[in-house]
Amino acid sequence: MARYDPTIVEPKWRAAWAEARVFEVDNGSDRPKYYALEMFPYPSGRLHVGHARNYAMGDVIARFKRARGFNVLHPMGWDAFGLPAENAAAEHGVEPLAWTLDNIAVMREELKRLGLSIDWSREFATCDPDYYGRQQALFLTLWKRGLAYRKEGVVNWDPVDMTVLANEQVIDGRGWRSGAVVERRKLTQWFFRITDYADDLLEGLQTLERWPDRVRLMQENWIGKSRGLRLTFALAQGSGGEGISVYTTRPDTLFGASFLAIAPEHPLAERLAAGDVGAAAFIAGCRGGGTSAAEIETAEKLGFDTGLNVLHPFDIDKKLPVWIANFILMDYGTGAIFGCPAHDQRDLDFARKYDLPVLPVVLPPGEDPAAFHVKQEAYLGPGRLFNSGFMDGLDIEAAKAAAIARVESAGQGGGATVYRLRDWGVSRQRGWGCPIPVIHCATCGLSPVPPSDLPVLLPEGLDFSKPGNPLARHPTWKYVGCPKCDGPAERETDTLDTFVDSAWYFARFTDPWASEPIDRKAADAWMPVDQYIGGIEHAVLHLLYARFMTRALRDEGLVGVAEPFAGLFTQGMVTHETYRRQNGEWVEPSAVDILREGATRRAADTVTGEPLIVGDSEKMSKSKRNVIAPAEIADLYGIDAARVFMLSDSPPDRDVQWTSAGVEGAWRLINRIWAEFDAPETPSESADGRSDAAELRRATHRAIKAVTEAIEGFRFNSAVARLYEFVAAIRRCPADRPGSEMSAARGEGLIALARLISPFAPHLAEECWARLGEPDMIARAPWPDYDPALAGSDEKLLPVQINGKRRGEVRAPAGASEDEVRRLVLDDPDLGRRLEGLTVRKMIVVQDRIVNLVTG
RNA sequence: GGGGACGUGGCGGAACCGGUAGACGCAGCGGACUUAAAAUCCGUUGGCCGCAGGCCGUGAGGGUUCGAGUCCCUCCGUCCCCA
Repeated sequence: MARYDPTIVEPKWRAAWAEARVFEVDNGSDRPKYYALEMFPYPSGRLHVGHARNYAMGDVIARFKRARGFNVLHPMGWDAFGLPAENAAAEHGVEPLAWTLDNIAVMREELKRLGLSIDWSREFATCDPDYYGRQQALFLTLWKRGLAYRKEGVVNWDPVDMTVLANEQVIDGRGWRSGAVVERRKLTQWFFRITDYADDLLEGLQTLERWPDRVRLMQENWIGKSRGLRLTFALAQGSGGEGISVYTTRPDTLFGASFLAIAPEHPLAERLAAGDVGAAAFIAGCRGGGTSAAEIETAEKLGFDTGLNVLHPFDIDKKLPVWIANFILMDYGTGAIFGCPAHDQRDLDFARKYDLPVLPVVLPPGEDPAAFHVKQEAYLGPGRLFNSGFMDGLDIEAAKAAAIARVESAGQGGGATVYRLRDWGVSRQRGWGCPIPVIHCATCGLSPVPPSDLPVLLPEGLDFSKPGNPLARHPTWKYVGCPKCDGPAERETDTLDTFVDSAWYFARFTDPWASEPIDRKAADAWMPVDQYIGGIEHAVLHLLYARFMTRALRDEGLVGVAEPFAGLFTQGMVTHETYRRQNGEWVEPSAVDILREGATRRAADTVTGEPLIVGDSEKMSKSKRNVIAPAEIADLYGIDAARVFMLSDSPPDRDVQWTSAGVEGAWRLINRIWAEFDAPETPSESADGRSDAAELRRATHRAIKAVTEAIEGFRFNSAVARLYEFVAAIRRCPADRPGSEMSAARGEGLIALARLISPFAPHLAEECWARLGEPDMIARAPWPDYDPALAGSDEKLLPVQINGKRRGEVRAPAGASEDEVRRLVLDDPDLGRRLEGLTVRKMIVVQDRIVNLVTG
């Protein structure tokens, strides 16, 4: 009996797979297609077990579907543009390209070591000119369609990274990467008109049945559709100007309005500031505070009375003062609101502070209109309108409609739909990204780079040592002839947001050799992705951008679907305990000894024995030094053990705590499995305690059923648990002489076992398969079927409850009728004793499950 | 402030439709093998009591039901998203 040595077995089978090209897939096939995709990685240089778990999950699905007869596309590539390469260039003077390609080379080998069933022939990186050149063609297509445009806008400027950040890249007023406090600047930028698709993106969510509800909800909130009223308040005489446009979702509360509030950035506010020192000072004070919406919301509500008044649209005798308020966002709606303090908490806080009237207009059910007052809490609930002229007595929805109708007929505004979603700003002032293929000419304006001149290549030797855009600084790159007048012109020096790179890569994988960006035939053959797997951190941005881009490509006729990802699974992270010295310094796990005294654990430095503080299990990060690389594990236990453990301890959508004890458990399983395949087929000495052949056959078919269903339901942890049980069942049945019933049952069990473990421990499965004498690889073998008669047992043990408490059990044949079970229960002597003196009023029989007796 | 998810042994977790709570793994305890240890194997392990039997038990309290970890309401706690 040979010891199982993964360091020999695993490389052997990876070489065999590559040699036989088992995972390379044809676009044309009679078999049904299945597209399995994990979010492609950024080539940071090192793979950690968090990546490994993500890809292992995708691989389980890919291998399973392949065994089930699908033609499976399972590709891999690299999200290769982005800041870390520039930072490396700035710090170490390496070219971003060289740095990136080196990292890719290292990570490719690490990924291959995971034994993933990937079609490596389709691999590409987004920094390949073959890819980004075609992305430039797509950009020009979007521009032609009016989906890409330039506008001046206030942008979030990161003063450290010297770049523009999207709103979502600003966290608590700071740049997501640099941590620098973000400034507001005006710049002309390229945008994608994602708001054109706001409704389509929202409605499409309904069709994504295999997406997690929470991701759909997050996208819905992000799009933020609201129905309301846009109306213009006329300025009172003497105030001058043309009026103030406001947006509201509560037009029903118009009669409760007691003031108008405008954002500090509102054009009117800026005009006032020019001639009013007080207003200017107030606005400047607002800028001094945080710029994030969260800070604005939680900060104290402050206002400045402009002295202007507007007329109430329904009551010309009523005038409302106009305030500049720090809690109004210029970005949302029109940057102006009317305040109805009785029915909005922020407005109420503001009104109490500045002593403005509070007039309730919605009467809660059962309240007396004469006695109802709003004190410190605004009333947000349902009710009927009062104090509201023509709307009195209506419910809220009817009042909204009535108010909108009245404003429309008066020509002061109308019903409006407003989205929180903004257009996608795609310009980045970076040197390591996809150049925007546009030429600026002083006489002709903007021109697309002619298709024959694509790709616009990044130059070599960019200077990343200074902040700012190295493309703009490059001595020659940007100077070109204008395609229209041939006069001197300049290239656009902005590059595209890397989220553009990842918004269509999945379509490129369907035919990465095509000369067009996307080959329609290949896209039709493979799209949509049947199962997409990645982190929850991409729940909004990446997934929303990819859905937008797919719609844009569909409208251009490049793909046939609107939704890129039919199924989405968001996996949890891999965490690890953290260790630190008394002085607070982090210590890596390999330098820690865990000491046990009974049930208590202590950590100590391996070398010095210094006691260490054991911290919580946290997301692996360099700073906390708790990163585990798959390679370390592969050297000790083999990658199969790591794969089995990563999938076994937690449900896939939850975090899993990496522990050495856990992977050792998986390692024991690997060895126990191999021992069964390696066992000689001779009668064992002792027949004691073994179960019979029929029992083993039932265990086999139960295991096939349970593992199949668990994989289909993404319950990989349960699948592994069932494998542990199945292995234990086989171990209870030692080998018997050839030709015996037991020998046949064992043979059947081992064949099933090898196939069932193949998605989880593919190398071991191949080795076991070969040991069984199978000539072909298990990677090409079909998934086992189960016999339903054997998977269920023919006799059931039914628990019997009396008044809901378990009091005994009866044996009944599977599928026994209610009457049969009834008789068995009443004939049971133990139960009979318990029922003495009691009257059975009711007997509930759930077939094959349970019996409950209700006594009087 | 708004929205959402979750809360089960010493730990990770299982229980798919409301039907035997704690599968499987880890840790622990006992044993076998060994000069010894490691490795391996076998057994055992929710709590309590009067221990061939019971009682309690899925964050707390209430409800629906023959029956609730699962459904409903209130509260507490943790996490996530948005503001």
